[in-house]
Amino acid sequence: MEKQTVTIYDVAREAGVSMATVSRVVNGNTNVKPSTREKVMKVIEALDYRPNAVARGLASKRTTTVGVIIPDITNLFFSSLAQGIDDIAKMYKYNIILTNAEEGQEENALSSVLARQVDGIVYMGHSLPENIRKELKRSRIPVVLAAMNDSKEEFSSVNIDYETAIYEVTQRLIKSGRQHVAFVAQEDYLGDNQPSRLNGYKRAIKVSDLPVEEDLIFGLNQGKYKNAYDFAEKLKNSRADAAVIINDEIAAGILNYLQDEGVNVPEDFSLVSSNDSAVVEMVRPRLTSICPPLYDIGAVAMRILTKMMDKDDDDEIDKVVTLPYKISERQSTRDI
Amino acid sequence: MEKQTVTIYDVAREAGVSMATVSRVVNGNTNVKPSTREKVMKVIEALDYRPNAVARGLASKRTTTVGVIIPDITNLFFSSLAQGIDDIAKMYKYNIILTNAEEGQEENALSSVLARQVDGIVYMGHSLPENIRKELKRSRIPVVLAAMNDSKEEFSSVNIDYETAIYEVTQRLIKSGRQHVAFVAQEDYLGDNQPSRLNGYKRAIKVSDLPVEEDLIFGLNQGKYKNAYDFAEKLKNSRADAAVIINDEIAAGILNYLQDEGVNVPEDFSLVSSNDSAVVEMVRPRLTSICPPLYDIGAVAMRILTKMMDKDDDDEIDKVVTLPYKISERQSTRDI
DNA sequence: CTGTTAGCGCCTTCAT
DNA sequence: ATGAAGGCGCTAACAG
Repeated sequence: MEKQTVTIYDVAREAGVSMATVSRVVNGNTNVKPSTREKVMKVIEALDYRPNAVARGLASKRTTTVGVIIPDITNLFFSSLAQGIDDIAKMYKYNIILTNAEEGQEENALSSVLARQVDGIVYMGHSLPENIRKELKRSRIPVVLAAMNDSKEEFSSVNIDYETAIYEVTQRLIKSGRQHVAFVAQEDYLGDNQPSRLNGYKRAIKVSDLPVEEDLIFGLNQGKYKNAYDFAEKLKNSRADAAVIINDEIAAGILNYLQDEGVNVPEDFSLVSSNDSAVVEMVRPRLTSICPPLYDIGAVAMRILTKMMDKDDDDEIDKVVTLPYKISERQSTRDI
Repeated sequence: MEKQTVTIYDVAREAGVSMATVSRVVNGNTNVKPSTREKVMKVIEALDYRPNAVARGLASKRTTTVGVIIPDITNLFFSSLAQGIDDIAKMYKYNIILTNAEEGQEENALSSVLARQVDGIVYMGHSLPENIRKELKRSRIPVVLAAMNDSKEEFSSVNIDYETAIYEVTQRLIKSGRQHVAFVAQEDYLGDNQPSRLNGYKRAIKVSDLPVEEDLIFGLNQGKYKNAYDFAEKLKNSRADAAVIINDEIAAGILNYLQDEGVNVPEDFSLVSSNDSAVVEMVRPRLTSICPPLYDIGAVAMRILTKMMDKDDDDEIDKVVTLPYKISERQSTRDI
């Protein structure tokens, strides 16, 4: 079962140079006479030599690999981020070890990634549990959070201003005449870890001199369409006449349920979603949505990480970046 | 910037044993006296020692890492497969290096994964270009194809019987009275690499004594919703009164375009999609679809790979497995 | 510009 | 049941 056979040593021998020289040409070190460089290149070609990244990683203490933790790869929100991450990683010649970390599995995912001696980590999640925060710090490698805030500001992160975005759409819903705007999110967004969205919602309610109705704040344990469709009955039976929803699949599920039950959207009920994934265009009426630049968030996160991995001092690096967002008004709202 | 500090050597010294012994307990080797095992464990705990997977990989020639090539991580079809792969990989303690390989980037993706000395590869794609096939063989490591056929049967693969599935839905469409069933797929499925779906379509047409109309076979260069929505005008202007579509997002785009243009589905036009992702339930009318067990395909693929990586002889291993599929009749077809 | 020499952290015979 | 010793393939000073 021997796989890789030709090593740097074989190339050296065949080319009549030392392995150091081969190493130099492979790594693009300039201190090599053009003629010998060429000679070595030829041998590399002939032998079809491919450097062993594992050995290289051990010797150099750099694996040019970054770990990416993703809560759900089948969620368009996260996979869009991942695509941005991946593209930039490629651009800078980093490989990605991507692990799907389901709820509660984050720590395992993280430590197995850390064991692989990754040079940095991009962490995505609904929240940042204390144990993860600790592991992340302990690792002493660069970390950037994508599409999540770090309330303690210990880590770099890239986001849109979720609080303001939610504030804004909630406000607009109220101004359009809605009296009972509900807030629907996965449970994680209701806790202390990622308070920004909920805060934005509450602030908008308060500023309009409306009461924050706690029974109009709903937490789902999953972000899946069917789950949301089943949940929607509760929303229908509540006083709500509008909802701000944190996840497109949930929004789609709610929208379809309401309509299947004879509720007119947007006449009787307004819906605003948050991610502007393809889903918002697929349903009818199309969903009004906040539009975070998902791909860019991932891309910028990775870009920052590359900077951190290159330099030793993180000082001149933007630690916390906030990207602009838009709001697309579509047919699930009226006059907002 | 030193990160990992405590090595197996530190543990050995601290525990008063040799590093060989520490290695044994870390690797679960049975030949260790329980008392010393415990002593070592304690030190490991105390020092918070974590084995360096890179060093381990170099020394043992096994990285317990598998490379996964995915054409588009934001495509629900592939990300569902990936989830199955990832779950099983975790179960068998393998890590995954996942690389998004856009059209034409497959070879780079593959070779960077290979350089990482992965123990095996799961390859997903729309097709299997010759250069990739060559690279894959050259690597001499276990490979399994997920959700794609290998016409030359050189590699293991797990699939449903796409040809029969497409044959069946096409047949049913015809029996329901449709005279001009179109076939819509990404271009890759129109070539020689993955002929099964198109073959199933053509066979069904022929067996019904209908002519295969080449201008009713459409190839898109992308599988995205908007792309499909824009394309759909062509379909509408053709003779087609039904379509078998290879990708749910494309199907959704076509469905919405047709309806936005006043075509009644399913009265005037029938649509069948192929992947049964969440999308088919989100649109109205819901899409009739072939239901391949995507998660399972990924899971089985990974399971086979683990077997291949464990044994040296692949002989007793199922090389080509075909999983059963279903067909869900929903509202985009009538009486099929 | 090029070669020599140490390791990187761990696994793995081979002895004991 | 345990220890000693030799690499795995490559990088990184350090000489020259």
